[in-house]
Amino acid sequence: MSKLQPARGTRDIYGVEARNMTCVVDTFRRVAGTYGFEELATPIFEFTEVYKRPLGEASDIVSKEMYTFEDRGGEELTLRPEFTAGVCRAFISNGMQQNLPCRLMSYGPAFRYERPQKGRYRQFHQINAELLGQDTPEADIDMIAMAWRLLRELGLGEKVVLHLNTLGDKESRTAYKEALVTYLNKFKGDLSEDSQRRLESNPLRILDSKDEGDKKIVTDAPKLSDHLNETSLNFFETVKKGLDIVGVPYIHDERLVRGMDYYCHTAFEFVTTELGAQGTVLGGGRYDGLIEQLGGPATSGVGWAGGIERLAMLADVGEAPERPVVIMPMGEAATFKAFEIAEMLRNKGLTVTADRSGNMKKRMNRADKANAAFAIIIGDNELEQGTAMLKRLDDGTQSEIAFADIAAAIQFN
RNA sequence: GCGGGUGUAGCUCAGUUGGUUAGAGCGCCAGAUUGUGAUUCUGGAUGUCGCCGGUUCAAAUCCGGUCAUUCGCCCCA
Repeated sequence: MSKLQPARGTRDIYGVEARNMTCVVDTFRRVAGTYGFEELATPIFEFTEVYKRPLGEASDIVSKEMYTFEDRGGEELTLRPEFTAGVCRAFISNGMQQNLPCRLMSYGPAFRYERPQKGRYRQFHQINAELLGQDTPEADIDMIAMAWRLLRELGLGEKVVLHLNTLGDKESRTAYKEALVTYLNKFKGDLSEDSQRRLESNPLRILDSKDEGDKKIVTDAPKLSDHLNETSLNFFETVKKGLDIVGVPYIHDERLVRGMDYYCHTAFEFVTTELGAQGTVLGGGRYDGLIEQLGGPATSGVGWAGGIERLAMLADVGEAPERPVVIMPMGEAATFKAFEIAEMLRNKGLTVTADRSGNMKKRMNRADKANAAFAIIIGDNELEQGTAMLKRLDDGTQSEIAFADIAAAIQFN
């Protein structure tokens, strides 16, 4: 291995992987576009406060995973660990509440200081969609329907399962938290170390614990669904009804909670079993208090983020690049003629490259490797007669064609 | 942050109880064919055996550390 390695948890993306990832983004932009979403590109770093406040001081992301630094001007900055907070900040900064509801799509890199694993990197890439200013469950349905459409278009309809839950509104969640902590405190000594810590910081997370002992205790724990007030219940019922009508299959997963503090009501994750420990491929939910918390006008929001690497690994749908036409000028005069012809062919939308070095054998060899469909050979003979040799590489046939007729003679089968 | 696996050519991997000049396939380069590829034939180069140190007459091989990667925990997309 070379000494020039990329930093831990980062990597170079090229070839099929790059194509697959681009395809995920393209599909996302197209699908989100059909739901009326418009692009928003926020900065890759923000004042640390933007992430610290909404995510919660106790969250793993803030407490140990952010890339935070002081710049030369002494500002406390953080590389974005996720999209939602930055999008909400942009919403406030630009006065977007003037025009609700606001449908915003973003994509790009995000950064978390985590232990790298397959499908988990320190620099990773997300697609992100947020719908702001619509507090009714219909918005949640739209968002999930959009995610489902995207996943199906990526060919993942069979590989992914929607886990759906509700966290209830604030009143329900507070009541439930109280009941849960009271129950769990009875078993405090038997809980895993992690869960004992969570009892203080984020008790809902204990429901999600993979520790066998915890699982047993959790089995008889009070259920969130028994503590939902009528508003929360109706909200959730409407979401489920909507999903049924749109045709999105789901399972109600009572143990599904979210890592970020700002979520309420709907929480969901599309999960796969094909990526080892990194099962979640796309996840999100509702976050009605977030914008207000950031200092903006009270505005509700629903959103989700998808992991581009994870989606790309599952989907493997990147299109092969267009087959090029390769021009091979065999002398100085022909070299300049080749520019002319190349531009002419590009005007017709063809992919054209020129190979100006090496003998013909080498050039043919390279053309073959580039999966070229045609080679255009221009030498002194041809130049004199105003023609080029057009060779179809799939079957080896070739013929002399007048310069003006080349574009018409190139037919892909 | 914790625990396990792995690290040999550009890629995928062999390499015996430590033993002399470290191998294969693919790919790459050259020639057979000076203006014609993908097939075939012939020839060639693959290299700090991840890195640093230790044990030993002798280390790709054993030991320690370190870096990277991978799997699990944790967390999440």
